[in-house]
Amino acid sequence: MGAGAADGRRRAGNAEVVERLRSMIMVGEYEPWGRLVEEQLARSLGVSRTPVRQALTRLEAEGLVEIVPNKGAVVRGFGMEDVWDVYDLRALLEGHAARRAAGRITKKEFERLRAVAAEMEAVEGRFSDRQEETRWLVARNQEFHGGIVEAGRNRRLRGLLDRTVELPLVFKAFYWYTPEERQVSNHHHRQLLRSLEAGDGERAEIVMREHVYEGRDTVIRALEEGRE
Amino acid sequence: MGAGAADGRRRAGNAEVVERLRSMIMVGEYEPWGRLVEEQLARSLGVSRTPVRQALTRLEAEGLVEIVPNKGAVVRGFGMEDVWDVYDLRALLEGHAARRAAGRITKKEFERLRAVAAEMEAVEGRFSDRQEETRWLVARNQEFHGGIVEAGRNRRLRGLLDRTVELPLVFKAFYWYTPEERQVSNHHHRQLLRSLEAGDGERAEIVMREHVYEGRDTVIRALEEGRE
DNA sequence: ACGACGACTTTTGTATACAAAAATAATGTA
DNA sequence: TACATTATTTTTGTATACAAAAGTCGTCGT
Repeated sequence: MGAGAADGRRRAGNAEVVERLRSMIMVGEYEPWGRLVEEQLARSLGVSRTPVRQALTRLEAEGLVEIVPNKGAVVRGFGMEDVWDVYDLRALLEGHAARRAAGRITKKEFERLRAVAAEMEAVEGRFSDRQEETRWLVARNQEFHGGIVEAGRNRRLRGLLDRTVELPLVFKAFYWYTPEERQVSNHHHRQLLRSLEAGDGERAEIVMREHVYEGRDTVIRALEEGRE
Repeated sequence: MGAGAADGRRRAGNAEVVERLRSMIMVGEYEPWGRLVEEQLARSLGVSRTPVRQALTRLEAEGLVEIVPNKGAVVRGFGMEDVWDVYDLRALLEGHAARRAAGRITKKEFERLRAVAAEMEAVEGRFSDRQEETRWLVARNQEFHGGIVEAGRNRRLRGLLDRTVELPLVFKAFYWYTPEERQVSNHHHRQLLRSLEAGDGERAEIVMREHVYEGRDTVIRALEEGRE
């Protein structure tokens, strides 16, 4: 099932409205700080304003949009400051998760992580469309990192990270990764797997923090160079 | 101002609906896992279902309620597992904030923290109503901890913590604090102030983590002993 | 030309109406 | 009586209607 354009026939349920809006914002379909007019969104999604408003409040809580009372919702943009803040927290939270995961991950979970990491390494020449490839990579990456968080056995941590990982940023990062930067990222994934397999929580945390900081630096380079 | 019955006259704005619902849930006015029927809430708040639904989505994002599609919202309850998870994260996040704050806090911010801590120590015999006193203490405590987070200069951290600090838990903790437990808490606050004043981030983090863990243990004791 | 004021348009916020789903009560059957 | 099945009621989800606020544009006066 394609997540493409609105087919006009189907009535989207509330959960789907949230999903579609999130995806559109994530891939940059709406400009940062651009206004999100409720009726426009409603029409383009084939629903009334009611579920749209709900979705917007939801997305505000997730940090993807900003709502000013009596003025409306805008796509949340970000500057350098935000990049530093977000990655500071990701390093903290994901590092913590990795440390906890080391002693708790099951064989099955570990094998899944290894498989995902392997798939990511074998992405070369799998897609023709760059944007599609990026979306796939981001999804896999989320599965990898989410799997580690899951293995960390703190049920609250997952939700917290979902609200911290700035999807547009991550998308941008993956979109602009150079082959070298990808290699570094994959290398970190392998290191992470080794640490987890050895049950070395301390090292897992260190590697994870390094991994996150690498991602941050990629984003910063991309922003500074103005890559497109 | 009492948060008692609806006065029937005033029309509450959306922000106020969220506020009032949050407060009611925080002080345990609604049973954990108890259903929150939209029309009931709407009537008791003197508004229609529309703003109530919005408020519920908001509170779900904050983690205070849980919404199951087509079934409705319930007050999110918590068990022992949740207590461990939540305080694990609070220790991590607030410890991090404290470390960062040490090198960044301004004189003015610091003095405010000191004043708040002093007020908390002088609470004895200030209130006649226990619940009111608790509410006041929780508010002060939030100001103290929030101030440290603020001084940590990571704009995302505040929002994250708001979603991590389980208000009903904190309320319970303060409600059941014994005089000894209060003393310990105040002592930690003083230690924290000293560390911040000295610019010793490492020690601030250690003290903060200890402080959070003390709070956790209080809650656990309260739950196990079934204090009321 | 520039800025203040006011009519008009757009957009948000809330209430209400109705459809769909779930929960509950009632009925029939073994 | 116990259980399955079917009405009935309750509750949620969505659409629409209207009121309030914000934004826009044109006019007028200096």
